[in-house]
Amino acid sequence: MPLKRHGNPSRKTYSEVNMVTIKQVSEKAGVSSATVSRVINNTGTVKEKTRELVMTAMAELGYRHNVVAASLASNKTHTIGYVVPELHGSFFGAMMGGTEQALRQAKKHMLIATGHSDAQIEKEQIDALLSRRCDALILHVEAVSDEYLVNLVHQGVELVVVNRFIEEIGDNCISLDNVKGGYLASRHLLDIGHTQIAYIAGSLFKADGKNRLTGHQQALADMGVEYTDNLTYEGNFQAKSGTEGIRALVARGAKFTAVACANDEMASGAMIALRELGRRVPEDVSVIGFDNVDFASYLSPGLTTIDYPVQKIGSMAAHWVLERVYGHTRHEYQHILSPRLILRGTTSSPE
Amino acid sequence: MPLKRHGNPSRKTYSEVNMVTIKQVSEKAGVSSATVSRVINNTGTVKEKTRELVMTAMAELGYRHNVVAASLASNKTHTIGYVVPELHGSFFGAMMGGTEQALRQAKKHMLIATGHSDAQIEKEQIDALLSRRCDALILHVEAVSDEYLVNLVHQGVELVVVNRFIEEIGDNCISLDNVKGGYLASRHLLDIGHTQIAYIAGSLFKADGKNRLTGHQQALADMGVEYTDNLTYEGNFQAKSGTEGIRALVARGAKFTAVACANDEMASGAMIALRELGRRVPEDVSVIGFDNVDFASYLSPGLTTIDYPVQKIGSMAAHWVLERVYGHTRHEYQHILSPRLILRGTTSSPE
DNA sequence: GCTTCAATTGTAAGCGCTTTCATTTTTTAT
DNA sequence: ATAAAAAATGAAAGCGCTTACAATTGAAGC
Repeated sequence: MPLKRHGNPSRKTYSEVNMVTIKQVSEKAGVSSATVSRVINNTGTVKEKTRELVMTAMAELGYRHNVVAASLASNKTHTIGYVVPELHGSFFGAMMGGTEQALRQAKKHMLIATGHSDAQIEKEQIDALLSRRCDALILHVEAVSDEYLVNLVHQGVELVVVNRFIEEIGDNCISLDNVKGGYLASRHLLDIGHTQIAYIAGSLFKADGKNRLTGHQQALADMGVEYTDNLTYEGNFQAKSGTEGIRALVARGAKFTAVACANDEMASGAMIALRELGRRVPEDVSVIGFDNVDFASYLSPGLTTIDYPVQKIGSMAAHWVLERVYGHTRHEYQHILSPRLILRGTTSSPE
Repeated sequence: MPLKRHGNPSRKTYSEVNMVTIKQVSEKAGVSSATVSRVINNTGTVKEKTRELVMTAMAELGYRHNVVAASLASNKTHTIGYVVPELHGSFFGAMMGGTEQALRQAKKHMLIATGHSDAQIEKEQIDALLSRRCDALILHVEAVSDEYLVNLVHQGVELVVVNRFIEEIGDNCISLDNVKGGYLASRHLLDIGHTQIAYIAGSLFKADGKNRLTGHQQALADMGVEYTDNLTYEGNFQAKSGTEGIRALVARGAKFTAVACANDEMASGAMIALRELGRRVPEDVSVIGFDNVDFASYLSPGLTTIDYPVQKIGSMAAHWVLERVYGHTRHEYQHILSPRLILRGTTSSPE
């Protein structure tokens, strides 16, 4: 006697009802279930006549492929796990958008999870995605150690790390040259005549925060301007910390005619503080951001910033996966992208 | 002879290696696989001693639960499918963030897909998510018909529609009172003395675009100001269309001292155009947006707008699912939320 | 017509887990 | 101590699909 399962007599949900199986289709079409599977997946060979028979049967029965069962049997889920620090804000969405667009065409799906820049949570999320047997992971993680990621790769986990470069698994990384970006920003300020340049850094425990600062320092060094901690404030990539940064800098008596910020949010915050203090942008103080998020151009004046080809990086991560994991050929990607300067209205030569 | 499967001798990926099964764990622990399943899922009863035995065995073997197999057997995937129009921008990410936060605590995951406001694509995505046997869907869809969604619900698909209200399945909808929001915005302008109010609408084929305009019209009517198409421009919710809107309005000779926009992006775009034309905000023209996205406060002056409790709506969608589909109790949600006015610096009384 | 080989289809063994039902063990009550 | 009830465990039948291999059919060559 067959077991009765999944019973919930009170409310029939979709999954409890209407579960037409491949078996039923095969019977209706008068073929074996293997053949039905073949037409569904377009594998093997099947005569045109048979295919039509099967298609008709599927349509008449309202068959819906059960991807879960298929995944178990084939050991492929066609699902990519994606860990991002947060979902809100303009940045991660744009990046995921780039990935999604590329994956959608290949009929892959994205299972997303947030890591909240917390090593513990990041690990749990990676674990969960692995348990769900994602074919590959795209990791935008900030707190977990390099070693941990290297280990994962050595265990055979197919993953690509974005916005972070780890030498040992460089092939699995796709990142922006943040040092160069930091350099470009400050170099621009120096080039137009500034020498007193404040710097509002991102969280320095994050690789990008650190690297952008390094770039800033290199630019100063290149131009023979001495770097001083007194002109640097460590923010946390949030707008508010930009505001606080300016206030703190001013409070400690720092003198500057320009301020470089590690991202656009903080630059916005800085601009707000500057205005509060009666300093005009860019006449009194020049401001430069980083990322070129969508709203950078909405500010007034438009924010001069460093372009982070975020969508491109997102799509490259997808291409990496498509090529490496699914064997799709001719997908192009590079491992380190270059930032570039976007001139708008918040920078000008000092008076 | 057992079949050999899943073979790819050249490169062993994670899923091909290290596949410890429940069976192996059960043997190592000297219990049946049913018992191992019980400790994993914390179901049924198992003696503390046995539990420890199993736990140890799992740890020693490095067991990882195979959620795909579990899903097939239990007919539950613990996955929620989420269709959003787009991934980029500040709006959808914030909403998904609200959902994710609530779902993460319940150990559910989100499979995301984008519909691009295209009925065909939206349907395909819904289909794909159903094939992946999501336990529930959260649909932020704009192009698909009400009827289609009603049908889905009648078929037993567990779904919640966000940002859209459909009478017949009102219980499955969580939305903002957009009419009220539109009303609030224009009413504010009227209250502070404006009577010549231009309106830059969102796409009118979308419910929210239409409803916000309706609210605007109601406010005018309430205050005895006649509505005229000449003062209305249909944009598409993108910043650029705000810019174009102002230009078009001015080009057609419309006279206005204030402009209400159907979202913050278009308001930003409008402000840019206004400045280009030498009109000061708010001295010459007041501007009000809608949504209160994160960057609204970064603009200068800060954008007066209507708050869309986006994160809250996101989390309510999650609560709906948790309660309805997973039987978690005491989850609170309401079906129609109220917008409210956020006063910042872009509106003032006409001179 | 008879081989030979390729194209097509079927058979059935899993994939790794959950869950019903039966069985065994333990506890409680008498 | 013993019966009855409760707790713990095990056996095994699926979940719906894929796929290796075998079997069949069809076409081509002689």
